Amino acid sequence: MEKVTLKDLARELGVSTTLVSRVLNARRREDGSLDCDIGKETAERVLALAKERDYRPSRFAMGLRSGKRFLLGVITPDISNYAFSEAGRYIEELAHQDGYSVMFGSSSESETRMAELLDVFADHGVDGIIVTPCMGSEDSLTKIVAKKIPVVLINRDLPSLKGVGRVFLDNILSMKMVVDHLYERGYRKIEMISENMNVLSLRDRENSYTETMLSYGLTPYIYYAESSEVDAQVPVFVGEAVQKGTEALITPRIRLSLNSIRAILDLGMSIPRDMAIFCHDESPAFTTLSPTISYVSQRSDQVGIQAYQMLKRMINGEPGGKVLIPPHLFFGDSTEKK
Amino acid sequence: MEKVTLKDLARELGVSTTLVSRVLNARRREDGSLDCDIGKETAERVLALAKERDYRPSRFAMGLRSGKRFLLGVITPDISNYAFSEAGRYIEELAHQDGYSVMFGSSSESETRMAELLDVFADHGVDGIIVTPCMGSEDSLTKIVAKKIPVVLINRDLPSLKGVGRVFLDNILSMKMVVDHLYERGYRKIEMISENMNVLSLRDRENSYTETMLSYGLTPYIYYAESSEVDAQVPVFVGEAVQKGTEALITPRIRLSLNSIRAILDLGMSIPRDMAIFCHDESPAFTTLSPTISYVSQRSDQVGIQAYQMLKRMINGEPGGKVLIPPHLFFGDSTEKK
DNA sequence: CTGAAAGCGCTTACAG
DNA sequence: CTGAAAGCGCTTACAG
Repeated sequence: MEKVTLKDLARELGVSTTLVSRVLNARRREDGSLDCDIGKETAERVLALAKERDYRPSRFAMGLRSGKRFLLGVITPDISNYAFSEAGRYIEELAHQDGYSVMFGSSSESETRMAELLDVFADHGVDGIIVTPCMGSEDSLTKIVAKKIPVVLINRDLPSLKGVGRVFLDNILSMKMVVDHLYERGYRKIEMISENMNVLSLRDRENSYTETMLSYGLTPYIYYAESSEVDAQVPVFVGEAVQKGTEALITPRIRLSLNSIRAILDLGMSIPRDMAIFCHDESPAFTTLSPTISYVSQRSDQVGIQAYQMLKRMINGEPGGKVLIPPHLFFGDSTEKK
Repeated sequence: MEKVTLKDLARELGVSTTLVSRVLNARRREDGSLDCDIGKETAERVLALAKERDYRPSRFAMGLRSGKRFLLGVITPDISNYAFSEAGRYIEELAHQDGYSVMFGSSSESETRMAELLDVFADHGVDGIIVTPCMGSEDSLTKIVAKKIPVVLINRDLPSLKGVGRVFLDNILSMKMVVDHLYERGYRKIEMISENMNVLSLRDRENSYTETMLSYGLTPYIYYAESSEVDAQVPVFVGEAVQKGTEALITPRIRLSLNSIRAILDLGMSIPRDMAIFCHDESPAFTTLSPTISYVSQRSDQVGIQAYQMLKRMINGEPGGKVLIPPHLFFGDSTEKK
């Protein structure tokens, strides 16, 4: 089963490759006729043979000649992380409908890796890139923007970057809503367990927590784990919080959340009676196991959809913009009324 | 910042594009010298300028001319499913190290979608494909194999397919181990909640459950939910099982597992006192929340790694084989001794 | 309404 | 040790 080329079709039909190419690239008009100046009968013969031979144009040749690649790149810190893979799934879904294929890459929060992936994607001639940036990736992203490849940032911002689109959850609002909720339920001693990671979305969540606490006249307190030591340090912090009589914990990232819940239960304490907890970012099991856990949804579906649509607009020459997705909270057992 | 081409470099150096291409494609020998017949000095000048100009060869032109695409395709039912995205992550990681990029697609268990994705990936000239097949995708996969594109099946088998590689968890052994474990812990009335889905891995798990039960002289019983009605039917089955005095449930897929756990808790019953449960496939929260849930790991990391290595061998002309990954079980609270 | 020809950016016999 | 030329499979002015 040899690969069929344009030339094969042309030869077999006794016409030029030009003609075949034009027929195959013609769009159907509303009335069903072809939008090109080729004789109707000839055109039909071309179409019929292409179908019969299962002709599939080479994307390489197309891309090389016309610059149209029909290829998108998506880079996240880790595709096996639910929030990222869910966004990826929506992006892939929409892209496929428009005839785009999508290449995925995981940066593992490494700027070196990020730079490599961006280079490789650019080499492949992607028409656009959707990326969750990591620390220090300003330069490599600037290089991509300079190559006129449209870029949409998701999940986290890199404020100094110019000429890119942005789609984020509204992290300031989400954390305010969390504190509001805990306050309404009667909690006052509310602490946060965060981590030392220079990522703006995390900073936003911390700052919003602090400001909302202050607005209620409460005292904010944040524990900072080293990113490499999260598993070991979180239980220690939870222990300290218990000692201090803390009533509720807020955890602004999924890994901190899972560790904190485990630590509370390992201490033989009950959620929420001994310690309430509100998690930022969701896990599929939060609504399934017992107790159910209150969380802020990442709304990855919306992030994916909006990012794709923005990228598509940018590919069509429109400028990028900024979209803030309104947060959705799930209120579970873990923050029941005190 | 215009894209730099081979021709640009050649012109600037006053040499032919042939020469530049040869230098750039030469491998370093152990002693550090270049494996080509170009004058050392000239070669160094080429290398230096390529670096200075940040020359990046066009993958399109390379692929078109030489047939080397450095592109892999991965298709799973749903990249946002943890087991699939984790395997994907390992594949991408290894592929990246070898200079391959990887395109992802979700079939959503639809054979139409699968066929489209396979066609598009083939159009893009992927060097190989790793795929979790869905029902009825024999024909479209056969087409790919006929095009001499290496294919590795993961997670599920399509036994009639010839000439492909295979990497699966040993589903027969895993389910035997589950029943063994429950038996040792004193459980006798053990039922399974499965679903009507024509997927061989699921059939294997069901059959292995049945046979192992019979080998102990116990009576197997399997509830079958319609795939489209899982969320609604599982709670009904759980209710029936409780009525019948069933002691332990086995759930052979993650969605059945989460639904079953939820249903047991919603009935106000306690795990494992009122009902034990052993789940096939893992969720990150199974070891975190309380009670911890016994599960069979999908070992997606191993699946991804082995599949990639097999694909690579096949790309190098070796035949595909079959790898069965030995199962790992986690024993949690949910199957504590009766 | 149709076709000859150039060209996208590379690689690869072939020749010297 | 180096280069002129063909060609991968398409698209696109240009000409008729």
